[in-house]
Amino acid sequence: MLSNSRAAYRAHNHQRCIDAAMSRAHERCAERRARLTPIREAVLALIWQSHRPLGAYAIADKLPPVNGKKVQAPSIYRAIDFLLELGLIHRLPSQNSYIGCPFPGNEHSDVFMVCRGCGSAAEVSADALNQIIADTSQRSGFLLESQCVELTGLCLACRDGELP
Amino acid sequence: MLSNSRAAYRAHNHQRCIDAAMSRAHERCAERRARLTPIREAVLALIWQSHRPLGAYAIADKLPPVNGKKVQAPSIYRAIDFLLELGLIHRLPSQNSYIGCPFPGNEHSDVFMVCRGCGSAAEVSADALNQIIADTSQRSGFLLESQCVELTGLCLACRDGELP
DNA sequence: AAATAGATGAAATATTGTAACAAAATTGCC
DNA sequence: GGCAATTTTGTTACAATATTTCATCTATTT
Ligand SMILES: [Zn+2]
Ligand SMILES: [Zn+2]
Ligand SMILES: [Zn+2]
Ligand SMILES: [Zn+2]
Repeated sequence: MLSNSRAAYRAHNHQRCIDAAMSRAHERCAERRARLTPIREAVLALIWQSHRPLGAYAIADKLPPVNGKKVQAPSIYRAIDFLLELGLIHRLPSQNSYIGCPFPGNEHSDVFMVCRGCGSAAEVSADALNQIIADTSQRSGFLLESQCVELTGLCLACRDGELP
Repeated sequence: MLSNSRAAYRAHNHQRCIDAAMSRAHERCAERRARLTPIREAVLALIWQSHRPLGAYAIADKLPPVNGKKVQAPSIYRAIDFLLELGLIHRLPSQNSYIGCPFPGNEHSDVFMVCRGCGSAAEVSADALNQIIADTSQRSGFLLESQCVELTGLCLACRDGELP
C-alpha cells in the first residue's frame, strides 16, 4: 500500500517532499516532452508548500507578481490543467482544491484522507480498496474509467490534540 | 449490497421511483418532525425527475415560477441543505450536482457510479467496500467521519450503444 | 528567417454559492 | 381566536470558482 500519510500528518523534513516532487516533475515532463514553464513550476511548488490542498485563487494570491502584476485566474487554471494532465497534482472536488501527487506515474487509485482539523490531505493507494472498487463496478456492469475517493475525518495528530 | 444501478441505467417504470422517493420523504419528515414545504417537495421531485444529478441552477431554471417570479438561488440552496440534512439527497462534489437517495435512513456508504455517457448516477452501498475503507483508515490512524466515493465510467447501456 | 505550434496576457463573463435582513407563514400557548 | 416565538421564504447584494475569447509573445521546426 503506497501512502504518504505518515509524512503528511507528522513533523518531517518537508523540504525533501518538495525537492522530490519537483525533481519527479522535471523527469515526467522530459518523458512526455512537455514543458515545465516558470508559471507551471511555480504553481506546482506552491501546491507543494505544504500538505494542505490549495484552491486556484489561493494560488493566485500567493504567486509572486510578474512585472508588478498578479497572475490572473486563467493562467492559474491553465497551469493546473497542465499539472492535472500529467498526473502531478490531483483535484479534491469536495473543496475545489488541488494537492500534489506524491507518486505520479505509478498506477494508483486516487484515494485521499482529508483531515478536517489541520486541513492536510494524504494520498493512499490501497490495492485491496482498488480491487473491491473494480469488483463492485464489474458486478454492476459498470465500465470503470476513473474514480475519486475522499475520506474525511481526523488525522492522528489532530485526534490526540483536539478532543471532539 | 444495496444498489439502484439496475433501475438507474435501464428502461423502467420511473414513476415508481418517484412515488417511492416522495413517499419515503414524507415518512422521514414525519419521523424527524421536519416540514416538507412546497418548495422543498418541488425541489426533491425535480431532482427525482430522472437519475441524472441536477445542479442548483438547473433546478432553479426548471422550478415553476411562484407568482410569476423565478425561485431564487438562496431558496434553492436552502431546500437542498434541508434535503441533504435529512439524507434524502446527496451531493456529487465532482460536478456540483445533487441526486436523490434511493434508500435514505439505511446505513450506507455514499458510493456513486456516474455514467459519462448518459449522465445517470447510481448509488451503491457495498459492505465490503465500506469495510475496506474503514480498515484502510484505521491502519493509517485516521478517524474516518465521512466519505465520498465517485466512480466514473460507462454504464451497461452506454457501453453497448456507444463504442469508445 | 519564416512558419508553425504552444504558452501567456488581458478583459470580460459565466457559474456556483453565501450573507444579511425584511417579510411572511407556521406553531404553540393563553 | 389572539399573540409571541420560531421557522421559512423573499430580496438584494455579493463572494468564490471557473471559462471564453482574442491578442500577443515565445519556442520549435523547417
Ligand atoms: Zn512533506
Ligand atoms: Zn490533522
Ligand atoms: Zn427510476
Ligand atoms: Zn449511461
